[in-house]
Amino acid sequence: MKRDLDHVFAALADPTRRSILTMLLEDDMAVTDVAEPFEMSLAAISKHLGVLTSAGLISQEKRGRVKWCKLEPDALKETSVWMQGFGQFEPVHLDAFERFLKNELQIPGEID
Amino acid sequence: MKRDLDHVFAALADPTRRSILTMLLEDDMAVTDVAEPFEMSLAAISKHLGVLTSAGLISQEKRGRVKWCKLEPDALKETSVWMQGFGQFEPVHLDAFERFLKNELQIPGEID
DNA sequence: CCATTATTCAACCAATTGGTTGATTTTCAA
DNA sequence: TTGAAAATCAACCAATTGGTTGAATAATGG
Repeated sequence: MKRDLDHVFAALADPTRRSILTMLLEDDMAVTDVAEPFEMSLAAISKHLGVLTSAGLISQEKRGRVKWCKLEPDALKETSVWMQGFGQFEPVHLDAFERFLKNELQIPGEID
Repeated sequence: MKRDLDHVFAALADPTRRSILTMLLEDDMAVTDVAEPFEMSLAAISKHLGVLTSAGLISQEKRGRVKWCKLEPDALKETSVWMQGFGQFEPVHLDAFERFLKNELQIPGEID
């Protein structure tokens, strides 16, 4: 369904949300810890996590009073299929991804 | 530069714009012809094409009084690299893409 | 029990988005 | 040369977005 692509792409269009995904690539995190490197309020991060969740890019599970955020990489699969159709891109390895992260995304806090 | 990803993803988040990209996969088109299957005004489509252009996803070249729109698939490459880092997706063939198009994107007009 | 921590909710705000209509500009063709 | 076609511009509008603050809820630990 088209809606999914709408939501996934819209979720990915924000640099804060992409940074969050990058952080979650390392490990699952609690909401407060996700928020820590950013300069905005906890409520703002909570909203961002809501957007990522409803796009299916992450899942959130509450254990005790802590809500854990977990990356759901499968949500990107359909999206990836869509995009690859336009370029017949050669498959990319994690190497290329990590180079990309180094160059183009800096660790949160400083958003440019 | 992070800005590029912002713009590319934001451009892709709209179903009208994704339909336009799909149409341009077939062949280059004039603005009027791009607009024809949609129910919205020409001016609206012109704006969408502007968004796609400034995201680098298409280019526009004016010949005479006709402005031709051309897909620029390389703009998706960087984006594809970013996404693949999250899933180590196996490479996808055009087959899969065409199946996907059949199932998930209908030809413009009916955006439902 | 009570203060504290984790998170969300609610109301609000400014900026952006996706659309409209009507006027303009540029180019073609009869 | 003049009228129609191709496309954009400009002003406007409603809805959405990304942020804020302050209050509310829920679970923890001393």
